[in-house]
This record gives sequence, structure tokens and C-alpha cells, in this order.
Amino acid sequence: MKAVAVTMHDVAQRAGVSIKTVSNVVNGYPHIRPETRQRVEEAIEHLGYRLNTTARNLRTRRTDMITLAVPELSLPYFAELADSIIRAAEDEGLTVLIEQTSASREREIEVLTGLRRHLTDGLIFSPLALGPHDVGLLSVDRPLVVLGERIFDAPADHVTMNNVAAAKAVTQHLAALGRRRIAVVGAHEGEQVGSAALRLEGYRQGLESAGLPFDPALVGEAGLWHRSTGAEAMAQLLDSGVEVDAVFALNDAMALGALHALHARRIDVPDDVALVGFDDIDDVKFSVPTITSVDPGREEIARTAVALLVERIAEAGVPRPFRRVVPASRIVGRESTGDVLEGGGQVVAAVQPGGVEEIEDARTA
Amino acid sequence: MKAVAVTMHDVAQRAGVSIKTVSNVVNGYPHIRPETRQRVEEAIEHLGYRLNTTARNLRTRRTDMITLAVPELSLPYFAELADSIIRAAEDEGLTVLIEQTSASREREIEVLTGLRRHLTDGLIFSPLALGPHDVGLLSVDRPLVVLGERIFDAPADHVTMNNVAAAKAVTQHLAALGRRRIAVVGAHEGEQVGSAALRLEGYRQGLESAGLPFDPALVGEAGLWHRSTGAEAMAQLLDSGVEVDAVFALNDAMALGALHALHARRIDVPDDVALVGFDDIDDVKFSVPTITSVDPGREEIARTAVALLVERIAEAGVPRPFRRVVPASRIVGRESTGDVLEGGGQVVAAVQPGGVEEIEDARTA
DNA sequence: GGTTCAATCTACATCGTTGTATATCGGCTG
DNA sequence: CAGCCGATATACAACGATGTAGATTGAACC
Repeated sequence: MKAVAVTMHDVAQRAGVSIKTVSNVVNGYPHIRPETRQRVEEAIEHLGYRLNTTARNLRTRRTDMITLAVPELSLPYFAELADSIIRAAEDEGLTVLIEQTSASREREIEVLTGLRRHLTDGLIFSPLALGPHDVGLLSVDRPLVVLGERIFDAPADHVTMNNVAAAKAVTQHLAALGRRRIAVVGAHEGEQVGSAALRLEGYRQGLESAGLPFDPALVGEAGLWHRSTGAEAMAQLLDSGVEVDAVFALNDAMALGALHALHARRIDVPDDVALVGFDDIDDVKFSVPTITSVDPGREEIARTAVALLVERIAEAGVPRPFRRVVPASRIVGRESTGDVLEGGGQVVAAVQPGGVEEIEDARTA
Repeated sequence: MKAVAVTMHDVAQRAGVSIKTVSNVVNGYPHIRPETRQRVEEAIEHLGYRLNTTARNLRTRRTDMITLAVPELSLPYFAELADSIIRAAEDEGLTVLIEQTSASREREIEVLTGLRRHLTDGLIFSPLALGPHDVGLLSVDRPLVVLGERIFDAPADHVTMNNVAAAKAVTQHLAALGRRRIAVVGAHEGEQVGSAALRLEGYRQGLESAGLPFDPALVGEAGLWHRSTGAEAMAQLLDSGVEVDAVFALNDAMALGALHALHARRIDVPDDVALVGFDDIDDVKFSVPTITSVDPGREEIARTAVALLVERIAEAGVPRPFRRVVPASRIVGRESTGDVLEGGGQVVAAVQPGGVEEIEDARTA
């Protein structure tokens, strides 16, 4: 019943050539008589032959696939990041396999060490549970590019963003608008690493440079950076009775949640409270009101990550310094800070890129 | 420099057993002396052996991977769908490879016929460019599950939603709230198939059952169902001067865009205009105001699609009727229709599921 | 006219597993 | 005690492609 797969063997037989010649035709090897090529192509067509990618992968030791490990696609930032990375990979002839780690430590380790290690040529990894102490786990013997702000000293290439500087710029911008009681949503108490810690640090620097005091009462905690947690953190801040005239949500999802919570209490944005997010996802360009946000250069992050990985794959085994790349980011002003009256969005601050840095300790990736 | 991959051969040698025994240990074959098993495990541990998935795939003719083809992940509905499908697949021990078609005809055909055909065990395909005329292209010789509303007579299992009934219910609900000038955003002029046509049909039926006339001036067109196109369509409707007291956006992304456009014109939702979307994505639960929407049963769609595909894969070659599954959907009422004052969301209408239907023309999938 | 070389094609081994058939051993059955 | 069976382990071929080395042309070269 089930038609057995057509192989090169069958094609070779029908075309009256060797199986290797079929392979050569399929792979575009140039030195083939036009007549032969035609016979082979006819046979392929007639038999409906399709190359077996798995067999080729085994023989060539390449799969032309890469893995992208992110927490979850239902978080808009990661969905958009995945979109960009898939496109960038496609341009390089690569297919992307997505692993959702759910920000679970176990799953993140599994991605690094698990079964599928031999299935793709490399890994772009955006950790959320692992931290600096886990650097050892990243010493895998295959091409790896790390994203994000949790692990900086990994033996791997690293694409990140200018968190501190951008957060500082956000805070300064809010201060420049005359806001004095700038709250934060999404802090992680006691944490020393990761986006939360860095952006909070930028916030403190921004306050300081604006001559504003740091008030712990203005710092709202939120574990996972979802819309819902942002709304909860915002609600708690408001309920605490602390005076607030601006909110810096450490990512856009929380900014949307915060906006929701503000609206529920009939607090006007931006008249009563100004609001800024981080990530510049599509949502904040259409929310009501639109939300000012930090564009961390998502496209560039994606393209760079793929490019670095492709390089590592090509040079597998060749030692070369690990690189840290930090694309330029910028603040896009929108209604939530009164920077534009409606729609649009305009750059109100550009944050210098960190450029490309080569790290001494050059091991083999 | 580069460590050559450790194979079963190396493990076998170190453990002093045959390579097949190593394979048996790795695969959990029961009849192995504990002592032997331990020696093998020690060797695996010591050498850092990892199974080569590609080789196994070749030998077993299975990859335990499935392909999911969607237009793009930056559309929230598809991001959430992908999330759900990846989780459902994981529960079945499958990994998901995502292909973005960008709603391009060419890419959609490529996904069906392309190189990677032999790389995964099956395909879950959500077409946006192909239509009923392309049914022939779907006669592929491998497990396939089709999603969506564009192709109904494909020789494949099909998971869809109750578009007409749900859209009718939405319209009736708006009418029941006293709205008389119900506009639509996202129609596709002249199109006979697909979500747009079906939902528009439901809209017409809803109007009719409510005794309201159908007014073409109230129908706004939008090609791609993005936030931006929804905003444009809404703006055009408003600029046309037509009277409107409710808007049915044919998906949530457009509803968010429409809300944005309404807000830009200082039109209050829901006081001046009520708004309903479709898909029940996360965004509409946190927008300002929150938006009433149709929950098409995304989780169930995902689980069903994976389950059907798994069944086809297991029974490859066995003929069995093609099935069409239509999960139940429901309208979740929120602020944009005044159904709740804030937050939350409550079911205001349940739409009967279409159940499972078996289609006569049973070919082999 | 022998040599050289590019073009064209083929044979064979190989990538790292798993399926199949088979060998060996000891114990249990009747 | 012959016969049988389950437990344990192995040898060998096979999955479907590609890399390597080499065979066979015919034209070009000196």
C-alpha cells in the first residue's frame, strides 16, 4: 500500500547512470553532459524523487538547521525575536528549530546538553533561568551564541543590549519631562544579574544624574515579565499609596499591564502618569495610548546572532576570541510620555552601541 | 583540535561489549545484565557519549519532528498557536520545526513540496495564500493536518473553527446591546473562501436574525490582518462619514488597530462605539479598554491537530477517512462591549462545536 | 605521436545507528 | 534427560546519501 520511498538508486537505474551521478546532478556539480543531466532530471521528475535530507545530514555531518531556545513564544518580544531570527537564518540557508524552555532551569540545561545536540549545527540560546554560576554548563563542544543579560562570561559569542545606558536614558528623559516620582515595574529583589538588575541600575544612575533621590517605595517587583504581572505590580504600587507621576516598566509586556492597571483606576496616561516600556514590540505602537519604549535593535540582534553562529559553524574547531556585540538602541517617544500627540513615534534619544568586543580567553567554540 | 564525535563504537570498546549492546542500553532494552548495563553506562559517562540523532533517524525512518507552517510569528495569534502546538507536540515526544510562509503562495507551495519533506514526520499547515483551487497540491504522500478556513476539501485531516456561527453570535450580541450600525473591519472584497468570507457571512446572518439591514458602507476592507491594517480600515470608515455605533473586527490584531484609530479620534469605546474582535489573544485581555472577543478554542485546536497528526504518522499507509474537527468557541465579553466594568472577561455566548466529521473520500494520508 | 589535462562518469567505502537472525547458556518441564 | 524457553549478547546488513580515488574519454600541447 504505502509506496516505499524513491531513492537515488531508483533514479540512477531509470536514467542508466550511477547513483553518484544522480547525486552530482542533484547537487549542481558542473561537469555533467547536458544530455545526461536531462536524463537524470527526467527520471527524478517521473519517479517523484525527493532527496532524503536525513541521509545527507548523516553523511555530510551538517544539518543546516540551528536551534533557537527561548522562554516562550507567547511573550511578544520572543515571538518577534523568533520571527527575525528565522528570517535571518533563512537568508543564510538555515532552518530554525525552536525550543521553548518556559524559563525553567531544567529545560534550559536540557537544551544545552540534551539529546538533540547532534541534530542541529548550532544553538542560539536566550537563558532566563541559568545565571553566571552556570557558566560551566555553557562549555559545550558546539557552536553557541548566547543572548540576553544573564550570563556574561560564557565561553561563547554573546549578543546583548545596552541595558544600563538605555535605562538611564529613559529615566533622564522622564526627569526632563518634569517627572519627579518615577516608579519602576518589574524589579527582581536582590538579584545581581539579568535584565532586571541592569535596568534598575540604569534607573538609579538616571535618577542620580537628574538629582532625584532613589526611593525604594517606588520600586515594584514582578517575577515573570508578563502583562499580568505588570498589571499586578502596578496595582500594588498604586494601592500602597505612594505618589507616582511616571512609570518605567522594565519591559513592554509589563508596560501594557501597567497601563491596564492605571486605566482601571482612571489614572490618565500621560497627564497623571507618564509611562515608558522596554523592547519596542509591535503592541506598544498601537496601544491606547501608544507607549514610549526602548528599541533595543531587535533586527540587528537577530542578524548578528545568526551571523556569529554561521561563522562559528563554518570555522568549527578553529579557535578565535569570543565576541560580545551590543547593537545601538534608542528611545522611541510616543503618547504615553506626551512626546507625540498621536500615532507615529519619534526617536527622542539614541544610546551608543557597545560595538564589538573581543574577549581574550579564546577557547574553541 | 576538534574532538571527533564519540560513537557507540567507542563506548562498546571501552565497555567490552558489542555496539548493539550499547544501543540496547541506550534504548532501554530490558534484557541486559545489571552489571553489563552499568559498564556501558560508565563508558557513556566517561566518554561523554551522545547519541547521534541523525543516524538514528536514518535507520528508523522517523525523526520525531513535525513541521508547523504558519504565516508569521509576529502575528500574535500565530505566535500563541505555535506556543500551544509546541507544548502539545512535546507531550507526544515531538519537536516542532517552524516554517514562516509570510502568506506567500510560493512559500506555501515550497513547504508542501520542498526539500525538507523527508526531514520531519508530518506537517501542520495553516495556509493563507493557497485556496480551494489548490487542493491538488495538498495530495502529498505524508501525514498532513490542515488548519484554517481556506481549504475544506483537501485530502487531509482538518481542524477549523465555527466561523459563521461565531460571527453570527457576535453580531447578535452587538444587536442585543442595542447597537444598530454595526461595522465590519477586515473584509476581503469578492473573496468566497477563507476566514474573511465566512465571518462576513456570519455577520450578515446575524444582522438578518436581528432584523437589521446590511449596509455595504459599513464594511471596511483590509488585506492582511495586522494591527496597522485594522487601524487604517477603521480610519477610512470613520472618515467616510458613515454612522457607526459598533465595530466587529474580524480578528483581534485589527481590533487593536481599530481601537487605536477610534482613540485617535476621541471616540469612546464602548460608550460611542462597541468593539468586538476574534481570536481571544492575550493582548485583548489587557488593552485599554479590554476587548470582547471570540475564543475559537486555540488550545483544543492545537491539541487536536497534533493528535490527528500523531495518529496519521503511526498508521502511515493505512487508509482511513479524513476528519474535520471543529472545537467549540465562545464569546468572551469584556469592557469594549460594556459586558464587564473592568478586567476579567465573562462568557456571554457559547457556540456549539461542529464536532468531528468523517469525510467519505478516504484516501491514504 | 606520446603526454597532459579537463571533462565525465563510476566503484566503493563510509557516516552512526538499529533490525534481524542467530549463538550460547542455564533452568524448567514432563 | 531430551527438549524447550527465556535471558543475554553478538555479527552483519541496511537506512540513503556523499567523499575519494580512479577509470575512460577526447582534445590540446609540444
